[in-house]
Amino acid sequence: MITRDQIATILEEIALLLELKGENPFKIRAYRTGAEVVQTHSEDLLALAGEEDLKPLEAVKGIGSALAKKFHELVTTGKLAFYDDLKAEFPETIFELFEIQGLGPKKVKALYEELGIDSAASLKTACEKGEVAGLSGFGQKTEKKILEAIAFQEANADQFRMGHVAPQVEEIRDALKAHPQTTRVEVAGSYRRGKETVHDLDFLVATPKPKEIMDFFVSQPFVESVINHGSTKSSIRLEDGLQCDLRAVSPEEYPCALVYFTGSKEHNIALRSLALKQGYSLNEYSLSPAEPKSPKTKTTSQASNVTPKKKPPAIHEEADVYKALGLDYIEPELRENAGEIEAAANHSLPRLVETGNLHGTFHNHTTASDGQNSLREMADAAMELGLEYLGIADHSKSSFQANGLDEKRLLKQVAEIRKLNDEFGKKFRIFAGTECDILKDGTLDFDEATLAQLDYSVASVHSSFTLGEAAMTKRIIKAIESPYITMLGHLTGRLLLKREPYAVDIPAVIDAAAATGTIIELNASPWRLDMDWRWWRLAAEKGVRCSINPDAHRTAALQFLYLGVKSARKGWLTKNDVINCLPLSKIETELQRKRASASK
DNA sequence: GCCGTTTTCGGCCCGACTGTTTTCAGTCG
Repeated sequence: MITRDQIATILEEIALLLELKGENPFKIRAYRTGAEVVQTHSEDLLALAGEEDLKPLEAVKGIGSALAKKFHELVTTGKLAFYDDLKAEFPETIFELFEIQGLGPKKVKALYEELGIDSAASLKTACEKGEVAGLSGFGQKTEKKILEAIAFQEANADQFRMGHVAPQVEEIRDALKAHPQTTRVEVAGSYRRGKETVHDLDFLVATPKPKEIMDFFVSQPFVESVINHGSTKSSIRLEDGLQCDLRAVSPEEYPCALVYFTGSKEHNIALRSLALKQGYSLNEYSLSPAEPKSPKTKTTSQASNVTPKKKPPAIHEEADVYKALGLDYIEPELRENAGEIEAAANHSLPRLVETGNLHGTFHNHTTASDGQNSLREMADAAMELGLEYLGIADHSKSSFQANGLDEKRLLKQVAEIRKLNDEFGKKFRIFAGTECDILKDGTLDFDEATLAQLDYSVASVHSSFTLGEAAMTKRIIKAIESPYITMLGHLTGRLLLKREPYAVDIPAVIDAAAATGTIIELNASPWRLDMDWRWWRLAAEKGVRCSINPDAHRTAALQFLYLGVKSARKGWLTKNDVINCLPLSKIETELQRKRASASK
């Protein structure tokens, strides 16, 4: 049975191929709209498409008679002749060219028709030979930019975004857990540590029958190919190229193995040297008495510091490993050898924020701009997640591409929100806001009189990414100096594995946020996770508060909050650092704090 | 290809930026 996502992918590919053929851009847009609709429409479109009478399907906005017929063909036969014919006209690898930043349909078409370039590899070769610069419409700079974009892609080729592998992690973990011979299962490695991107997945199981688990693992339906198949260790590749390693250990070995395979490498090295100082040897299987050093190596000062061999305490859990070394339990997200071991030794580790601490969230979109669900649908979804409040922040008028709201439409939305809030009573609240564009010179897309009518506002950069660092920093700081800008959205504009962050002096922005009382967003979109976790300790030290925001453009995307929480934890944040851990009864005062103090 | 009609064809989202041009096409948000 074909899925919604598969149909959407087919429609997207049709759109790309039609662009290559120079088709009517509005026809192309219709296919893209169709892809959106099939993914997000609340009715069961696949069921409607299976019917003989397609009238109900055609009644759906964005679907006309042509698309309805194609859906019907896909659902009933699993194929689409129109798509197959179209695809047959071009090599499969042509899609790679669309992934390269700076290349759109026109340039891809020229490259394909003039030079026969049909893959990223052949494009790279042509650029290196200087052939591309000679094409009409291309030049030296374009050629250089293409090479840079290809290099960026190559550098990230084996990397995957945490948020995008999460469903696969769940599937694999569930499959392993369901096996009767596994007593414990966990995903380890950088995924468990909450890294924003990972290059593979490491699973660990405790089992008395490792061989049986290995045979089971390599024969699962999610396996695209088997890389290694041993008796305690196997590696497979998933369809999207992601490598997954599985290690099987005995239940006794499991706690030490989990520490070892969670890493980081630097954290493990520090742990092992700490163990050695205490007379233990720590490896991937056990914590054991350290063997006395041989006379040859005894001359080093470190070896002479080793205390006599002693019997380690019993280890049942991962926490016991840390306890045996005189440490508090260190959460996986903190294991980067960035001071966590010292903090664990003197009992000063932070109590990290948890998803369950969140009472609400800000920065979400609706159909008013480029979101796919209505105000009410977004509110209902937030309530289902157990949240008490939801901040709406649709795009402002300068974001034309996102159907940004002008003052009139914004105030109309505010009125709608107030009306819905009357209906919700005390149990739930929508906060009316905006994602206000920061224009090139740092001025805001709305004047303060307009912003003052909102409950809060997020300021974000969506244009002129190529300003130099000094100008960009000045621009952002100017924007957040407005008393009506409650929080700063996606600080660096990065798109993980796709677009580098723009140049900006992050410590200077953090200082300005501290000085002005501006909250900084941790944008929890799987593409962004921006501001990066590496900066949050500094921000928190300076007294800057964080808001974990999913930047949801559809109800399902509210779930991305958990990614933001993982990143916040990796940045050592506690619930006191995160404003959306405040209950509804207290959040409003917090939103008003900045403008209230400015008016004093 | 969809929509909405002044019911059967015309309109469909705008502007900045870049690099190529020598007045603008292509890409991006």
